[in-house]
Amino acid sequence: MNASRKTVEGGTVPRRSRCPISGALDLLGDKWTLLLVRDLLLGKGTYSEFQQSPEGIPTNILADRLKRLQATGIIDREPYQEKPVRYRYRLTDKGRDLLPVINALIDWSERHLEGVLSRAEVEAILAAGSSHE
Amino acid sequence: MNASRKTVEGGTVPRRSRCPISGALDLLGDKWTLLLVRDLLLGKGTYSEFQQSPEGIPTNILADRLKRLQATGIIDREPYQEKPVRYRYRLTDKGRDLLPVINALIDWSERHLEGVLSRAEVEAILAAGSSHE
DNA sequence: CGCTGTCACTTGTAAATTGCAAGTAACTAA
DNA sequence: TTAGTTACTTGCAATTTACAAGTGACAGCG
Repeated sequence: MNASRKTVEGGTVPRRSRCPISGALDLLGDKWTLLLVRDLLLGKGTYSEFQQSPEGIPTNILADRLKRLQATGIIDREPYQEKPVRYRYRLTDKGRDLLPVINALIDWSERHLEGVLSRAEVEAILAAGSSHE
Repeated sequence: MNASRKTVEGGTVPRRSRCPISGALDLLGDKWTLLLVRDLLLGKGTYSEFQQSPEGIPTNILADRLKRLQATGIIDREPYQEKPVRYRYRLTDKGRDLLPVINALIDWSERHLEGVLSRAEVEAILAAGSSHE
């Protein structure tokens, strides 16, 4: 990991084209980012809560994605405790507006993939994961 | 590159969990797959047509994604010419049902990203299908 | 016939990213 | 004092990506 660009200002990720789909995928197009958005939509917010989700995100990927999501304005964070300072991450309006994308993915999966859980079951599992179990 | 061994039968990609979002991302969660779905929705179908899209997909990635999309039943192909046999790829019902996902991504991008083209402009560029911007 | 060009790929390789394990800093509770 | 928790960082092997080049089958031209 190199030292450049650790600050969280410039939400400037290189865009492959001016196509809106391409632009969205430049920010969201990997297997973990939208899973974090899911967790946030379902009420998770801390680093360890994200870690406890059933997919088991590696911690370095988690740290990287949280930085990228902040850099692109999809999430922000607030300290929920001092000494030591700990942050709670939360969706911005921009992030919350991804709900229709998430819903479209759920609809598609329920129609076309076998063995996926219903919305209610997912919420139950994630809720169980976020209270300490 | 190792032995890919990807015949087009068993659409069994390893799933990280039974969550529908996770399941969808196991199939679609990268920066190229949904771009191919976009191209197919807009009428493209051959290998070289996909190559000409403005994002410039590497050819080995393109070949790999076409195989994976077939393996998971999102696209199929039919020969459009013999001698030499050439295939046209097309969306299955499963693939066509990704339209709401694509539309949700476009809506989000138009609302939250700067400098993205309108749907009409995208269609024009993809139809022309020539230069890399 | 030989030459050029196109289409649909495959192969080689360097660079980047991922996944896994382990380590660290700053506390809190026992 | 020791153990545990939280939120990370670091190191490194393995996988994936990007880029360039090459291949096989043909079609068209002179």
